[in-house]
Amino acid sequence: MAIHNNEIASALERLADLLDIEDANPFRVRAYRNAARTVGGYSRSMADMVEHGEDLSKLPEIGKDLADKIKTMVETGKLPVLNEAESRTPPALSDLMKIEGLGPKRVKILYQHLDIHSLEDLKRAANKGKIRELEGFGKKTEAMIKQRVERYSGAEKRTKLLVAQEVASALIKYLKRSQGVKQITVAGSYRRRKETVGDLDILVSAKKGSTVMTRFVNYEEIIEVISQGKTRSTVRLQSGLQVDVRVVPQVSYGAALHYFTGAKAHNIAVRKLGVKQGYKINEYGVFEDDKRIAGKTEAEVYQAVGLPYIEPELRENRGEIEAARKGKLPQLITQDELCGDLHAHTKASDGHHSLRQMAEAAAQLGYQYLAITEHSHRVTVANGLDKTRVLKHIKEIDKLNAQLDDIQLLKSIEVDIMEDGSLDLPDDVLAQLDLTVCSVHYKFNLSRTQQTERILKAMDNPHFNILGHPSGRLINEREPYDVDLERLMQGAKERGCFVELNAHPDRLDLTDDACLLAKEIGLKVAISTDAHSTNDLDFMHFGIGQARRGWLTADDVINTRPLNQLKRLLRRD
DNA sequence: GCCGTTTTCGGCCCGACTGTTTTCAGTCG
Repeated sequence: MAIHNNEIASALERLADLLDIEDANPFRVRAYRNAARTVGGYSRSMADMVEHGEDLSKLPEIGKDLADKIKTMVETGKLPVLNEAESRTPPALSDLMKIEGLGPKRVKILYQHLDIHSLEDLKRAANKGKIRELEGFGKKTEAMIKQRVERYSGAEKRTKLLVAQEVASALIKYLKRSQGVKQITVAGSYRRRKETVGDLDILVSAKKGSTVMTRFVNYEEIIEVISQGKTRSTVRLQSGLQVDVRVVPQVSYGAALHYFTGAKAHNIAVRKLGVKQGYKINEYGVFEDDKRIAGKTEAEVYQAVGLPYIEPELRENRGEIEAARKGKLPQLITQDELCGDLHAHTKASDGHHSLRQMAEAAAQLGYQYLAITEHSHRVTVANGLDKTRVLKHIKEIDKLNAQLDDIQLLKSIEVDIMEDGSLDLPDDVLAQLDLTVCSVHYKFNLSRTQQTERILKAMDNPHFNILGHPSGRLINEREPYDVDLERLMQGAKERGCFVELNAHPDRLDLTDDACLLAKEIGLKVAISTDAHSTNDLDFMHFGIGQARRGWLTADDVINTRPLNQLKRLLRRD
């Protein structure tokens, strides 16, 4: 089994932790962390790149040394420097650093003076009151450690964007009632439209920061106030979500928004550009000596370092700064460029509304078309349609279309891809449809090769148009099936097929990296909601956010085309 | 360990908050 990018990234991260505890050169430690971030967030697999003989040292933050180390990991599965570090320093010390408030210095002291090797040791020492006796520690620190080690559950859980949105909008409504508030924005990965968020970063401009903070820390859903200051406070909510609120003066709002939107690596890169030009950039503005020369808007900050405005979804330091410098930023797709939605269910299978209700809801959104894609027979739990019912459904759609003015329903089906690569309906039925969405719902556990061959074979069917939710994952709930996505995308491109970006907030399948990969390959994408009710049609904005993170433009997306153009694109001959 | 439109050596982003301290180190984002 080929090693995954995230395994390489976590090995580098672990190595950085151990070296940090050993008091190694902090810049070397940072170099490992930077490299881990590059590898973890890269759109193509290191294993594939090594196999193709590509030069890894061309990647940002990866030099000759790290390129060799990554190559070794791909080829042997081992990172010798990590093994050496683990023989000098107990590996579990890296786990201790996952406890909030424990960094390398404290972990080292705990290890050297109390012989603490593990989370268990730490818990015991805290309970016995040993930690407060250490120099630099005290009662409060001990209590903090005790509380957090109890609550620590291992895997850090990120919150899905839909849930974050619900929490954020309630909190914003509450904060807006604070006196003197001028602007509020949810920044951080939420603003970058990342599919999950680790915490919420809320930026506020107000006459008096302390008034806002007092109100904030009294929010009823708070279970712990982690820190409280005049300009910044951090709390944890009952839901487990951590929320940071920061207050800045209006004149700094743009600089602060830029700073708190991140991503961190993007900010660092922008700051470095500033330093080169003799500026200091922080959350209060861009400074030349002690004079503020920019910062009221984000555009001003970028302008100061000679760049055009960069959209939040692009700020991940994966080439956007270079692209901006060359004037090659993509014109990111916007929701109003869409002409329709290509994946929706009705009561006929497992949806909640009728054909007419779905059509009217889609017309309300200004769409020209909506594809009706019931499940096929194989998906019995979703009341999938067999041949007879599909033919009947087609007639009903024709009848309704004759009555509709503003919108057309497209005759379609979400047909199952069977284990042998055939489709779950006969060709003569598929031939009568406007398009097909073809999906895998069973047999997730095939080998990578088998799964890839299965789907490629399905694409050989001339009626195959769009590969639905291509990885099958459910965020935080179900891992994707193992498949060679790059090969699938190449195969789709060669055959005149497309891939779906399923906009459902539990799926968001393609990932942002996969969107980048599709774009690189030149494969066009359908952004579809997979709506099971009229309300679900509004999930489209999640898909748009993900597409924008994947650098997609209107041209890269097929459902930006008016109906006649779409039909031409879907023809495979 | 990475990086370079002043550099292949000598830099490496910057500020807020906490707790334990009497002026600051550690941690975090």
